[in-house]
Amino acid sequence: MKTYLEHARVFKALGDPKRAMIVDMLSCGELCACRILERFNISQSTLSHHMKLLCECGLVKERYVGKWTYYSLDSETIKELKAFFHAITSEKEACISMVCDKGGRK
Amino acid sequence: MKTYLEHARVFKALGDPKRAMIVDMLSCGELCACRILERFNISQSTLSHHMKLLCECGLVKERYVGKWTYYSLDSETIKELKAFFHAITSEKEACISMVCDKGGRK
DNA sequence: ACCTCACATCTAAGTTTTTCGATATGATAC
DNA sequence: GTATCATATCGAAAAACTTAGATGTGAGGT
Repeated sequence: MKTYLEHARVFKALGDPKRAMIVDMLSCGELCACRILERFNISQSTLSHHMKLLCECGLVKERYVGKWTYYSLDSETIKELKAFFHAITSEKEACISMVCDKGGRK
Repeated sequence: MKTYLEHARVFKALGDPKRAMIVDMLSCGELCACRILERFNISQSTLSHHMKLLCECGLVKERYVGKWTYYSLDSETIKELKAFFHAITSEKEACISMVCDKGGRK
């Protein structure tokens, strides 16, 4: 079971529109950095940095073939994030009702 | 249909572990700021700032009752974010296969 | 009216993120 | 080996984020 911090890191990675778009692109299948770079108005070093972030949070996997680095989505992390998001946003039964000013003020 | 930017904003809001925890707390039902503040080691102004972010991205709704501000999750935004996340992470059929070095180098 | 409570806003410091250009690395081509 | 290509890393500047203390605001209590 991952911590809030670990899951939040994935959310943070998706919090950049360009990275969200990269994830979208990768959902079509594995891509090398060069193909991703073609679609964006960013420098190569910036893309490399974004890819590093996406990999470090577990959302993306990398694979080295010759000169190229191929990136693809990590379905396990995606599944976990979906589960986490569902867990923190769906109504829970076991919760204590926490009414403000409970107990009154004397 | 919302833009990448708008959805990314929600992800960014969830990218802070404390805000993710606040969302988790709110999934148990509406809470006033005072009750949320009790659970965290942060100043009142900091919490107020986080709540503003959560409201601005649409994830949380606010309601004013007397001295108190009550916060609750906005299920519509949650639904939309789930749909967006699913859309950008599930395999698509209509994608063009983009193989690196396509066309060769002569 | 005056005080207090709950919360928002302002200001400012410290930290992190984003981005690029320059440089490094490692693989393939010649 | 040398050149080139794809990508990573370094270094630095600018922008954005996080946080707390001080102050403002508006509702209620006395």
